[in-house]
Amino acid sequence: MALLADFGGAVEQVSVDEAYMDMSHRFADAAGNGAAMSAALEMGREMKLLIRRERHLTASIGIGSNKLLAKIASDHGKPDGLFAIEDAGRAAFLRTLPVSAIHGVGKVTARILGEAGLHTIADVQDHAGDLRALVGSFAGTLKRYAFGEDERPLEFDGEIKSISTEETFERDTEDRRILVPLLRQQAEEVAGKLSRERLAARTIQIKVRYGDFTTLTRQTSVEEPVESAAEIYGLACSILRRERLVHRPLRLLGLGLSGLGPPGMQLRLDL
DNA sequence: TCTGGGGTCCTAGGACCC
DNA sequence: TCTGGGGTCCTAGGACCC
Repeated sequence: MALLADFGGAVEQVSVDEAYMDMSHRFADAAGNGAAMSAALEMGREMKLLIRRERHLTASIGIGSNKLLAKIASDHGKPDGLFAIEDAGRAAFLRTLPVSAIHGVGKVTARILGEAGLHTIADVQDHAGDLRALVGSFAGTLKRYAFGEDERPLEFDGEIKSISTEETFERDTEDRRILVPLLRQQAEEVAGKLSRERLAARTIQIKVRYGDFTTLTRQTSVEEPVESAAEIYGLACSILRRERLVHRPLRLLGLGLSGLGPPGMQLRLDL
């Protein structure tokens, strides 16, 4: 990320090792789409060289006129790739790809589309029927994505919506001498992140998974946002007791916080 | 692949209010 | 009251992403 910053574009960091960069200002004066593309490819080569020289790592770079196309281009070149999708030919280029190449189409959606006879992006482009019956509110977006249209802006340091931690045991256990210390530790962990982010939480969630992979979540919301590990631990314990979740050995125990907001907003009535 | 961990977003039902 | 309609909040589960 530090190396990318030197290229002078806006950077949206997606994960530890992935980012979108808006470099459109760099190529605004390039005459025509073809010139802009070759300039962008040249910059991509520079980025890869720099990353290899400074970090001894390969990287895949995808170039396109929006996030969807850049991502597909990047996937297309993996590993160690550099690939650009020309804007003029985007809809035609996408036709050959499977529906699963589209961001947001995972295993389940791909299966649903496949059962309706839609296997490639071309199938989605050409489909005359209503996609809402298949994919609900994703229909409009899916149709636009299939033609390479994507208006999503880059997003920068968005606010945190939830904080959680979980742990899978090597052996399923209902031993309180294992579960209690772990839950305390997890409460410390999420409380630590909460305080580093200067937040408090109104909702505490417990997650358990049993040996048969059955996974349950139970949450509780409180009026006064909590901040401390002790408060979080106490609420987590009351959920576990209330719901009798530890009636058989656990494969996993997790603790999460949501309903995040500014801390220390308790009304002081002790005038 | 007998299945890790940290997130976001969506859906659906129910409680509750006006 | 054998009940309309719209809205908000809470809860649980699941799809998806990296």
